[in-house]
Amino acid sequence: MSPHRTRRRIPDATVARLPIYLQILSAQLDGGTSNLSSEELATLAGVNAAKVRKDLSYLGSYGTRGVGYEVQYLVYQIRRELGLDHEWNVVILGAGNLGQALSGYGGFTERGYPIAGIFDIDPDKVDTLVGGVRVRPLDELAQVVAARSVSIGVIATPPVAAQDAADRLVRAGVTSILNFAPTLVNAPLGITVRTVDMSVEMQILSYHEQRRVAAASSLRSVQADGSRNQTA
Amino acid sequence: MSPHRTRRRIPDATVARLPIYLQILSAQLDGGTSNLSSEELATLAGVNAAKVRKDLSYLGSYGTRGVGYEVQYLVYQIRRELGLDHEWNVVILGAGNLGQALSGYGGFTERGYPIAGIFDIDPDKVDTLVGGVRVRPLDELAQVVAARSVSIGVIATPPVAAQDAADRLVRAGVTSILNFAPTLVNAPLGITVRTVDMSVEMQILSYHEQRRVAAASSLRSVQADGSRNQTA
DNA sequence: ACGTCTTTGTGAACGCGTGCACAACCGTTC
DNA sequence: GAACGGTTGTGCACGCGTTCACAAAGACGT
Ligand SMILES: NC(=O)c1ccc[n+]([C@@H]2O[C@H](COP(=O)([O-])OP(=O)(O)OC[C@H]3O[C@@H](n4cnc5c(N)ncnc54)[C@H](O)[C@@H]3O)[C@@H](O)[C@H]2O)c1
Ligand SMILES: NC(=O)c1ccc[n+]([C@@H]2O[C@H](COP(=O)([O-])OP(=O)(O)OC[C@H]3O[C@@H](n4cnc5c(N)ncnc54)[C@H](O)[C@@H]3O)[C@@H](O)[C@H]2O)c1
Repeated sequence: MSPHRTRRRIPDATVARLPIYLQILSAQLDGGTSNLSSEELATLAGVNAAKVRKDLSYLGSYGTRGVGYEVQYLVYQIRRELGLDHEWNVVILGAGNLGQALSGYGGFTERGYPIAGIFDIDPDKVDTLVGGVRVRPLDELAQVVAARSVSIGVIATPPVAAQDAADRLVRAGVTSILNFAPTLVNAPLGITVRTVDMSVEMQILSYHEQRRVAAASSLRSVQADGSRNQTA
Repeated sequence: MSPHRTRRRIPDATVARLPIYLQILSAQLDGGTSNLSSEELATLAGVNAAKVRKDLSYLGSYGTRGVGYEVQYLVYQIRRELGLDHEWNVVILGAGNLGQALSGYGGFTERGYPIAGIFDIDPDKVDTLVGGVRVRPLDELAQVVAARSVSIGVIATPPVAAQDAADRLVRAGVTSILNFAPTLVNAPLGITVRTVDMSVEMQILSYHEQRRVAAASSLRSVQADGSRNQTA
């Protein structure tokens, strides 16, 4: 019926690791490595080899038994699966400390997420230049989103304005939101929201730190949780 | 034997949610709410009520049946559990875009993580002021860490320098590291490392975005994964 | 052509996290 | 003081993610 066969669902945990594999594989490719075993990739990614194989198996059978995986082909497959076969334009709301850092950061464009625009509600900020880009007023948001087919929006406003920012993004037509404000933002059904709260990360660290002191006598080490952190 | 009874281990998933509860409860306290049920807290945090109760039960039985939880007392208990009953000095390595944004961000000091110093390897950056703080040379790192009992270090250097930065932090005596460079950093046993890679977040978003387009006909919504993100 | 060596792909067991459901319990009212 | 509405704390079942372990399969040498 559909031109593409409906792809099977990839577990969230795997999706979260694919970018890490991709980054390692890209680096290996640049370094001239053309082939890699699950064992080697696992070591580089700091995970279990069986996990690597299972993760990659969700993409299909792209390895060769006795040999390993062809790096270039794997990179292509992961990129395709993550939707990186084309660029995703991004808008940023809030041109403060963080918004400016994000805007001036080359890593996003490099990885296929060019900044289509940065917006601020403050008239004093509007029309100033940050990282070579002009800060735009909010009333240009819908227009930019439509003109450049933006589907990802980043919230870098103060916490109190985060919900307002999210509402504006949704109204403008954005369907995925990356929220850096330490607040829960609500969005209608069908909109994906991810919140990255740096203070939460700090608090998780200090929990372990505090625990380490409390249990100074027991030598048992704290184990790492799922999302790419180690205590080793 | 020990003055404090050894506290039972709290699941990682719960530890990751405690800061969120704390933030909500603090806001409620400021707003004059003195009591809150698990149902209300669950709604505010966007999670299941049973999960809230189970999470809080790891701290002890601090609720009252038929009534709910006393906000002030709960705030105190969560803060204690997260090690927030005293301040944690933090050092930042790398005074670039991100390092400066972090340094100028009041939210960390507010939450009990004052910036004890920001360091850079570039002589041109050293001695400049960012957010009112002087950028220090790396050879002052060990001294600052010792003098101000710093146990948390933040890596905001380019990816290639991240491992070097981690090594310096460890040598200086830091035992917890928050790494913003998109690279795996290795640390000796006993050191906790958390990596926050913003590009990974973007890629997770675009995966869902790409998937949404592919499966335009099926109305099934993508479900959220564990770490505080919604698709609702 | 065949055997050996290496590595994949996956079935199966296990463990952790989530959510339901309910008994235990508190406060309040009559 | 007894009955009642409300909320906690938790036993239990379920599902997802991780890891082990091994058969299947390609590559290579003889
Ligand atoms: N700066 C950091 O390093 C850092 C670290 C962690 C988290 N955060 C979070 O990121 C967010 C931004 O932090 P910051 O330091 O850049 O704050 P900031 O105050 O420097 O900048 C916020 C900007 O958002 C603009 N703004 C306010 N309301 C807006 C709206 N409705 N729409 C669009 N723009 C609006 C303001 O004019 C301001 O320019 C905050 O929620 C903060 O908690 C920042
Ligand atoms: N800027 C962002 O918004 C952003 C977003 C996501 C991720 N990141 C990541 O954060 C890191 C920093 O990004 P940035 O944009 O601030 O980079 P940047 O190039 O602006 O700053 C890096 C700073 O680190 C310093 N440095 C280099 N080697 C060092 C060392 N060994 N010890 C101490 N300092 C050293 C450099 O002199 C420079 O000042 C990078 O790894 C980047 O990938 C940044």
